Amino acid sequence: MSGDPQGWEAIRAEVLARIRRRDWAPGQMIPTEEELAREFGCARATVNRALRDLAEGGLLERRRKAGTRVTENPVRKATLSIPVIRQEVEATGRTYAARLIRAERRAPSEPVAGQLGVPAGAVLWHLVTLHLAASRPHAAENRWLNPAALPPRWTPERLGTLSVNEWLVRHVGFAWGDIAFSAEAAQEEEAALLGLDRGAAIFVTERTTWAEDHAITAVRLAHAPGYRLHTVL
Amino acid sequence: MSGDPQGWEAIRAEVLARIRRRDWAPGQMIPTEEELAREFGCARATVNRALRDLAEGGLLERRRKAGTRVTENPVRKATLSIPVIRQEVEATGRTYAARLIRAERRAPSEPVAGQLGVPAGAVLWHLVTLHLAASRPHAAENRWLNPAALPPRWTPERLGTLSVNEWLVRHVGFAWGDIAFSAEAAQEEEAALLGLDRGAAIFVTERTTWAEDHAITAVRLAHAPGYRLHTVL
DNA sequence: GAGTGGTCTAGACCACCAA
DNA sequence: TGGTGGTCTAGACCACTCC
Repeated sequence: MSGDPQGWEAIRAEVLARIRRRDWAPGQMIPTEEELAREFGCARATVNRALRDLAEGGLLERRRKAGTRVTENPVRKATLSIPVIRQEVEATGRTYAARLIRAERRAPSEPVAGQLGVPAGAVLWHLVTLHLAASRPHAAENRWLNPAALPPRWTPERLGTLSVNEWLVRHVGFAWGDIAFSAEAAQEEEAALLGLDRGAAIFVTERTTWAEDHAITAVRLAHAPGYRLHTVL
Repeated sequence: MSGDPQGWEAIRAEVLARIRRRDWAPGQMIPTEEELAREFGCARATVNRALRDLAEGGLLERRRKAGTRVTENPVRKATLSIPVIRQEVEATGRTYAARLIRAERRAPSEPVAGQLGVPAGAVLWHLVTLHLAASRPHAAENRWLNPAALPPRWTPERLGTLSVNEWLVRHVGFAWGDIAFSAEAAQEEEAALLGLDRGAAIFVTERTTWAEDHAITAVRLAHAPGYRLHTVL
């Protein structure tokens, strides 16, 4: 019967409705937590829970002393799930495999060195991997690995049957990173690995990950055509 | 000096450290809130705040009665900010303009009708808009609008100087939607509007938005080359 | 200085669900 | 059915920041 929420979710729903109805217009201040608590007949903490949730969603802006206002130009926030490729493939019922194409120690280009925050001329591991779904190319991976983040005398043999990413997740972990998505024309090696013509439109994911104070890895993933990143707002 | 967090953030940091150190391995149960509250010498609500935050980030899985466990294969969650195009452009110091290229009433293709959940043959508004940054093409927009979501006798003249999106945000609002990103070869009209060759790699954003029970709009945005979607993990 | 949100506490009850 | 997380309360103190 009643799909009506209770407790703090009910308060969130009511506040949201007032914003939508423009009872509280964009840019306008809304009552204080204490006033709302009196109005709704609940504790201030309950109002706080509701307003904090809306603020995390970007609909409200809150500042001590200043109070709470409706965001003028709400920037929509979407949460993306970025799965490990193995799971992404296996979730569609296909078998996953990773093939290590090349692995060598060499100095990265200037931009890559900067991206990883290592001195120009530092020698890193450079790995090229092809990810396969049901024996067909799924994504081409181009990765730089900072040896300083790895155990001493690490070599690619240590990976065993794991992909580089899986090995890192299991043995290194990481603290934070950044990620960017773009559309690009396929580069030569990527096109060959994915079985495409040069210049084909590919979806590219670029990630850099860091441990406490040093870069771990920078990776460029070129996805096969048809790849879509999807989420709910 | 001390950048050490206090309160619930300190607890979150400690729990995170234990997960990273594998004191608590993936898949393993961790102590109950009550036990942790005793260990940290704080109220259970404080532990709850910390664990809830980690669970929202996908690192913990919590179920009543079952308890809390470390996620086996953490799916990384990234929060994307999706700004209104005007802001996106103006944030880079360029002037923004939108040019309405075409506006007509017609029936959408089968897939679009399905996407919007309208009967096949329903007549919708179809608008093509070019977004400009400093007088140069920024993105080509292809949008279907459900008249049922608009005021009676609505016409594109009502937009005034606003882009369709801005008008909708101001006058209709919306409840939820979904969004998808992909890389595609530029279609004919898009290529012409953006000043590209056909087949050029473009970044495409596709959005569908809904009000309570009916679709409002479906939009396809083709971004000019160089467009990147960026976020921090 | 004072008003507002941010957080903590101690206790309570409830909802869910594995055993 | 009992254990666990989810939430609420009433009150308190603190941190921030506008005035």
